[in-house]
Amino acid sequence: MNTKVSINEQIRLILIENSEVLFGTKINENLIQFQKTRKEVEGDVTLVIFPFVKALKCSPIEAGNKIGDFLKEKLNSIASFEVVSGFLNLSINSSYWIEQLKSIEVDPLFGFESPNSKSTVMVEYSSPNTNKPLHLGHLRNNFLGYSVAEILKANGHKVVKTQVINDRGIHICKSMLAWEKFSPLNDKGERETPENTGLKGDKLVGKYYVEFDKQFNAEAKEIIAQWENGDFANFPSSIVEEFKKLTDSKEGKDEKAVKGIDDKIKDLAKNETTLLREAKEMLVKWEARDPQIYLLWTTMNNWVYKGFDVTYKSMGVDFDKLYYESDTFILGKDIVIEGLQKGVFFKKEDGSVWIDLTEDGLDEKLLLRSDGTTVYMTQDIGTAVDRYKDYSDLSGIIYTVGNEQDYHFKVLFLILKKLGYSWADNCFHLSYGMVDLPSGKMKSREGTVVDADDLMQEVIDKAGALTAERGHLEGMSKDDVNTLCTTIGMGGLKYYLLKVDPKKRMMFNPDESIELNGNTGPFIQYAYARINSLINRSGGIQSYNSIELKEEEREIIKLLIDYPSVIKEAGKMYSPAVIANYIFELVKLFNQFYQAVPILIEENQDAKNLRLELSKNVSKVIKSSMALIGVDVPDRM
RNA sequence: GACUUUGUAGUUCAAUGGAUAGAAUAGAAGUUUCCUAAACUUUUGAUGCAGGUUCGAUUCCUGCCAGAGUCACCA
Repeated sequence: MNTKVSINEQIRLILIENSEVLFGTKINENLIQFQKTRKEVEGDVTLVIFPFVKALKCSPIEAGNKIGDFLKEKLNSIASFEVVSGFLNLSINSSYWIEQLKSIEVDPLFGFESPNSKSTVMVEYSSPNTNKPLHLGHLRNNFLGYSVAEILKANGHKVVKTQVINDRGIHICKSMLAWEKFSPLNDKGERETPENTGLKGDKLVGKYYVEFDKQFNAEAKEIIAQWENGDFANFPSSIVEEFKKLTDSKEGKDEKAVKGIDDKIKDLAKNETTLLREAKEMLVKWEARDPQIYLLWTTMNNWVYKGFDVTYKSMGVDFDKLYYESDTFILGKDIVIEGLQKGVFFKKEDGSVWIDLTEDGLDEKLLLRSDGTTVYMTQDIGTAVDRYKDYSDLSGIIYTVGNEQDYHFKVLFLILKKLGYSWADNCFHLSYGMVDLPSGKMKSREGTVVDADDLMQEVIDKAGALTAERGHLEGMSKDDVNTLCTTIGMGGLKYYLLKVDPKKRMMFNPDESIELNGNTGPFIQYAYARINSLINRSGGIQSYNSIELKEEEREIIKLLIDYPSVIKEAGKMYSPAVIANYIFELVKLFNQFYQAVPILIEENQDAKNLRLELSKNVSKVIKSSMALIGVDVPDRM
């Protein structure tokens, strides 16, 4: 028997080879559809009969019986079959399944394509701003990106993990300005630094970004108050007119509309603040490489990077290559200017550069401001081109970025295409949904942002408390306890965030983040630890003769041999959730088996060894698949 | 308002167009003389509404209702 070719594949080949005998005509391969055999019915493999009914010109039952008889004749691993409505359920011999188990046992990379056998793919994830600490949303992003990279590797791709660091732009200038203006001086005359405050660098810079926002809003409020009092000195007449127009339009509108207009007035006032003007001036100076500004910028960014490094380490993610927007924006600008000459872009009267995408059903999009500075889009164009320069063999870039930027990427890829880059078609936006809290959306203004460092520490502490409660920490060294709690806590958190379809918006309930029961990371880790203990106690697995399999054993083997196709599916869908759901199903099935079937005390040595080997391979697949979602498994817990 | 997207048990999630829509959790009732009870068993409970395509629709199409996102010289 050929164990390399699955039973489904064998059936498929027989049906195709014999289609003229069986159906009187060549059949389309797509008609051959398998599906999972339902628990209630007898059988291991199910072939859908409906598609063949037309060709055979008989009832689904008759068709099923005809195909079943034919297959049984050809394949001796088919023990029997049964036709239920339009489904042909085939029962396969135990020996076939045991052969399958043995082939898993001897394959150290079971389920994986051979490494680097496929094209090179770049996966971008994380890509934070350098003015705010990482939060819960970044956790989903990082875990997702890392996991997709691992899944693609398992599919044989060479993967370059990357991120682009948004280290420039008006937002950076905001925190720089706020630090210069508002940081208190200590007795040595120094402003606040990570060293003299003990604050993590990203947290310190984040503090000043918030401070900017606060002062900025206060100033805008003052301006509005002035306007409302009829004080329009020092303001250009166009602004004054706009304000009056907006104020008048509030008349007779409902509450919601008035709020919208008030927001517009606020934006108007914000543009008139000294703070924003200063920030803008700073950006212009920065782009002109003003040495003083550059030094400040370097210093503060380094604080942030140090802070981020700590967070990435806790997350267990890493990168092969970093891109900095401060490096790529110039290239982006050059490309835009080149595109302007080629007529891809156009210039408005005030000197700003745009692209007209109205023919493609999109809007006009800004690429260079009237003061000549670049925007987000310009930088992204530069970064993409830079990447293809660095990696000429790249077959695609996957951008792991939230779905709020769906439009941005649609525009970006279209612009790249219009600029004549053929690889633009291979860029893919891995768009994921936002993470909601039970209280609703995370809002920094309302202080409902869940900080990444805090959350990770929290789940680790909680894992420690729960493990200690069960008395499972006895006799362990302090280091081992720390490692175990981190494994469990982070495993719970990662699994929680990755088990949901990435595309969907999800709910994060902090109280449930480290549940131990049900569809959770620790539930799976526990099963792994239990198998590990079982194997250790067994004293080794001997070879065994083929026996008649129990239902539980057969089901597990069937699920185990699905693993390679699960990895393929996860790769195709860019979805760690496919992996997570598979592991959970496998573990649930194993737990049922473990509960119902004796192993170490089994007297029949063939049965005992088979069960041990089965368990061992379940643990092998658990470890391998958990690694694909970035989760470690403990030997004991 | 336009465009995009999502609506499945009380709650959080599943379901390449396929059989009686699966789990988890919460609720109810059980299992420890045997390998880790962080386990297992039993049980209650759902496809937003109205049409259409199909042998067959949670899935595809249309309309409506509800939520979310985007529509910046922010990133």
